[in-house]
Amino acid sequence: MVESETLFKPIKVRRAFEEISAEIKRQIFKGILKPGDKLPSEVELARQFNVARQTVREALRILELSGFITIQKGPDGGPIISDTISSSISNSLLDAILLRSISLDELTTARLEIEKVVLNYAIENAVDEDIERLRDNVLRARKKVASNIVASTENVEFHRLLAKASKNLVFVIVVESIMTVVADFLSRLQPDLEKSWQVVEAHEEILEELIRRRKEVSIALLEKHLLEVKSRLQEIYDKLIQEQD
Amino acid sequence: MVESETLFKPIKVRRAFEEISAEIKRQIFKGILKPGDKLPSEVELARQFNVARQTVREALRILELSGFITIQKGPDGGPIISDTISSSISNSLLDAILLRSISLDELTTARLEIEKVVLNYAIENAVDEDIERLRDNVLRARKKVASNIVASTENVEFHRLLAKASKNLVFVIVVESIMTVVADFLSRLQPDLEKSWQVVEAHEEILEELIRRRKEVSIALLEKHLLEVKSRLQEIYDKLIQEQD
DNA sequence: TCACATTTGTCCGTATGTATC
DNA sequence: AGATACATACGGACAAATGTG
Repeated sequence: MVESETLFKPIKVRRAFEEISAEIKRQIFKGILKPGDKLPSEVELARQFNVARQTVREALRILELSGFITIQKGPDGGPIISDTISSSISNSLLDAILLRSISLDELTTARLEIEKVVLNYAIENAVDEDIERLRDNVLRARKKVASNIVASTENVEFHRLLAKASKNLVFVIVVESIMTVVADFLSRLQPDLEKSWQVVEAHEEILEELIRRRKEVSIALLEKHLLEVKSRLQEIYDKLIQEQD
Repeated sequence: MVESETLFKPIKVRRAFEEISAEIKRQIFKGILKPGDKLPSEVELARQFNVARQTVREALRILELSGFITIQKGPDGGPIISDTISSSISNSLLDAILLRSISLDELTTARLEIEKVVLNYAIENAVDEDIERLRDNVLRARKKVASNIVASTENVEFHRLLAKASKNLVFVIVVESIMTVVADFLSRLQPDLEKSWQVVEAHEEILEELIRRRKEVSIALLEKHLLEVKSRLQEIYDKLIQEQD
């Protein structure tokens, strides 16, 4: 009789490569393996885990796709710990949208609601450094647009900075993931200087009210801004769908 | 993935298994492969793509982790198209939360705020089936507690069902990930029948007001309930920390 | 109940490509 | 430019799981 805490055994026996990727993930969670650290080569890992190289490879494939490691070829290469995990979430989110299991409306609605909450916390918790970064962001954006360059990067960054100012990492992760998908959509759009200008102005207004710690006004401005972005994204989406058919 | 016309070729040459998984994904996006469809076996795929079986396996590993396929062994088994993409996103999000060593306070705060939003949408969008499921959930929970069994599973499930009733898959994904971490914390707790009873009663009250579509009252009840859970989790957490030292 | 066929899971050995020194 | 160390890919083999007759 094998000891088990539960009544039933797991239906699916875990495969060797699952155990291995789980074990390496554990080491990363524990902090024993940190970003930048090098993992042993495939052959060495196979020796240590006492499995074949292919088994290790499949484990590494999982970790790579999950964003835990990147892989470099050549001497002194091999698997390297790297936390680009949020971009892997965004890729899945994008897949889900292309599959139409998530509608663009669901995504933008969730974004609107979550960012409203986030702004609320940002107004309460933002420290001088956060405000400085936000100020710097809108300044750079304004400069760009003044030189007839669309400020896409800066305008996306604004929302990431807002999330950071909330001092809640869960919000940061969620906003980060959603914003990457939004940015992907926006990048498929013709650069529109006038729109970019409107966005910068909206951001400036929101920031202004955030600094004055006026929650209601600030959130109302954010809501108005995001609803505009939402309808604009919907246009792009409709075009994309038409192209596909 | 939609092709984008860029100036430069990608630095990294795509590996064979990436091409294969991308090709299969394309077929799924196009709708040629639909959920429930069976893919050829590994050997057959290897023959068709003219690659080794190991290469096919790594491609399948990617598709499996991304939630595009599930794999069954035995005769008439093999890779099957299945749209479990949202649960794979939850898992990634869960990884991200675990990775960043997020404080319990951040987690429970985010949970509180997001669930408030979710409940708001649930009240607006819940259909009879959702309400039926929620009713069934609290009934089962009540029965369990009445027989002196703590209803942990049911009590976690309640919040998942709420998220589903919001009719927004993004909310479902976020709540799912957060609840997994919360459930893990709760599982380390001594079974407390009285507390479990209080939780069931709180859920019943919330559901009652949801059915009456009374937003303010319902959300206020939810907030009160989640704040209690929050302080309870904090107690456990503090104890755990003390034990470790 | 048992044997069988099918398919995944795992292993070993080898060859090739590639980046670094 | 050549040697080195690593990932990538190939081919063949057996074990383990699973549904069927």
